[in-house]
This record gives sequence, C-alpha cells and structure tokens, in this order.
Amino acid sequence: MLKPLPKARSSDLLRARLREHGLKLTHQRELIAELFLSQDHITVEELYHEVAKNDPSIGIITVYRTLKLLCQWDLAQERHFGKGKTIYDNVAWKSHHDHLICTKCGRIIEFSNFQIEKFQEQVAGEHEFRITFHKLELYGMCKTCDTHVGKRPPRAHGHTA
Amino acid sequence: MLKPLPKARSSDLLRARLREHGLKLTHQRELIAELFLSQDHITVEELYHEVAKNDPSIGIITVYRTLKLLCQWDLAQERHFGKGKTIYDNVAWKSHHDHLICTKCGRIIEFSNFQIEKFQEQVAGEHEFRITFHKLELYGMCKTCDTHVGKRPPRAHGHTA
DNA sequence: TCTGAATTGAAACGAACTTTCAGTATGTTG
DNA sequence: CAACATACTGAAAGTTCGTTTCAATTCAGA
Ligand SMILES: [Mn+2]
Ligand SMILES: [Mn+2]
Ligand SMILES: [Zn+2]
Ligand SMILES: [Zn+2]
Repeated sequence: MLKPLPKARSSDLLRARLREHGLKLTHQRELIAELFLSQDHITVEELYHEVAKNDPSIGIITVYRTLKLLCQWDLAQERHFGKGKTIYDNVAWKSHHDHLICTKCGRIIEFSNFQIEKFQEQVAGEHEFRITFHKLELYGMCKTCDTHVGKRPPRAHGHTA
Repeated sequence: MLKPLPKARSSDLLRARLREHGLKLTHQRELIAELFLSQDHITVEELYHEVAKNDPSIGIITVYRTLKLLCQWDLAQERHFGKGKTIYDNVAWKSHHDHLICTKCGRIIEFSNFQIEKFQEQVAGEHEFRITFHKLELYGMCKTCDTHVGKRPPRAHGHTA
C-alpha cells in the first residue's frame, strides 16, 4: 500500500506466472484472477458471486483453487479476521502491511508503521527469538460507525475497503 | 503475565462464577476447569485427553462447553495461531499480553510491550479509528530451534509454554 | 488437427465445531 | 431426607468451510 510495486496489468501478471510454472491459461483462471486483482480484500464466497455474474458455469471449487495458486505466487494472502471466513488480501501491488478492522461495518484499513515493527524486533531479541513473519490486527470502530453509536446504524459505507 | 491478578484457588474461582450465574457445579466442570486452570495454553483435544486420564467417561462436548463458559467469564481466551485448531489461553491470573510462536516446535512465549501498544493507538488516531482490542502474533523460531537448524531436529522442549 | 497432460465441476470426504435430545445429576424447597 | 424443577451430560446428527477424488473436458504445442 505505501510502497507500491511496479504496476503491471493483472492479465500479464497471471500469464507470466502460469508460464513460469508450466500451467495452462484457462478462461476460468483468467476471469477469477482479473476480478480478484481488481479489488483489495474479498472472501471466496464473494469472489465466487462476482465471477458468477460473468460466467455462472464456473464452480466455487475453481475459485478456491485459483486463489490458492495466487497465494503461492504471493499475489494473494490469506487473512483470518474475526471468526468468520477467510479473507484474501490482494497483495499483487502492495508490500507488507497490517490492518485496522471495524467490527461494526467490516471496513478494513491498511497501515504500516516502522516503529511498531522495530519494537517487535526488540521484544523478539529479549526472548532470543527470530521473527519470520507477524500478524497485527487492530479491531474497533471506524470513524463513521463511531459517530453513529446510539443513533440509528450507519448505511453501508465501503465494506470492500 | 506481568500484572498477575490476586491469586485464588481455581476451584474457588469456578464455584464463585457458577454461583453468580445460577449454574450447577458438576464433577465434570470441576475436573475440566481444574486441569485447564493449571496450565497456560491448550487445545480442546489436548485438554480432553488430560481429562480422560482422570475420568474417561467425560465427553469432548463437555470440554467444549466448559471452555466456552470460561471464555464468557474471562478466565480463558480463544486464540488462533497457525491454521490448526483453536488454542485456549488461561488468562485467569494474567492481564493482556501478546505472543511469540515458534513455528517449529510450537512453543509459545508471552510478552507485553507498552511502546507497541502506544504506537498502535497513534496509528489508530491517524485513521480516526477507536481500538477496542487487538491481536499481535510474532511467528518464527525460538532459540532452541534456531540453533538446531540444519542439524537433527531438537527434542521436545516445552510445547506447553 | 492430433494428442497427452493439465484442468474442471460435481460429489464425496474431512476437520472442527455446534445443535438436538432423551436420560441423568444437581440444588432447592418442604 | 424426599421430591421436584431444571440444568447438565454424552451420543449422534448436523453445520460450515474447505479439500480430495475422478470422469469428462480443455488446452498447448507438435
Ligand atoms: Mn490488506
Ligand atoms: Mn497467553
Ligand atoms: Zn465501520
Ligand atoms: Zn521452537
């Protein structure tokens, strides 16, 4: 997010990776990847419904399989916010970041903070531990939801952050 | 961990909570809570096996149900490290803390760091977000595992951190 | 166009819970 | 202590989310 990688067309990105791994370019993979790479965070279920709008013959199994491939190629990352279903983070053009998650409307805000990461390393050092990756999730209320507390619930405002 | 609450016998803790909520003290609940509150982190499966050593007639369903009660009373907290099963954190005598998780041996180290929490608040402020709770998990290798890299795998050394 | 390997969708399967329900244990009242 | 209203329990069935299996189809490259 704060350090965008060199932008490439999503279709080229897919083709390149498939080539590298000797895999086939199918219209299913093309559509699924295209839709996934055009947004930020999405569940398998949601992506499946988007896909169905264009081609209802595609099965949700293929959505699962394609997302798994994208994860292997570091174009996507699995996230487990709340206790619900897995959210796939489109990281094709983003570097490492953490998240603020609104527990009321589901909005997801990305951030990265060098100071926090620095202190994480310090803590690890104190325990003679070597960090390879981490998860930091801050849950609470976004501004919109917070100002509506006690009043009527806010209208939808960007769950797809 | 760093700010231990006034220590009480686990059996008294259970009785008190059951009383407060008009629930019954059964020998199943007594045994399950006793064993759970005598350790730090455990899965339902593991706790079930411990319980079975004392009373094989107790079903795993009752372990699930009792842990759910302990969670409601803030004596336990669900954690989802890795992608496997839920780990229950005994927080009866601990205040908020985060974790270092060794991906090789499963060891769990607890810590709390005021600086990190401070910067979390700062980040939230920048995004006009109000944090209600958070999860910080640092994954990697503990000292023991790290020094054994490339050599033969280390013997078990305290998975039950 | 031919051909063999990769891919797909449906259905079966699996893991980790959760719900249902009839029989049992508990605490309370008399 | 006895009787009773309920809460509790264990087994089995049911959910949810995701994975495996497999016959039919599609793709890529010769
Ligand atoms: Mn993200
Ligand atoms: Mn802990
Ligand atoms: Zn919100
Ligand atoms: Zn270790």
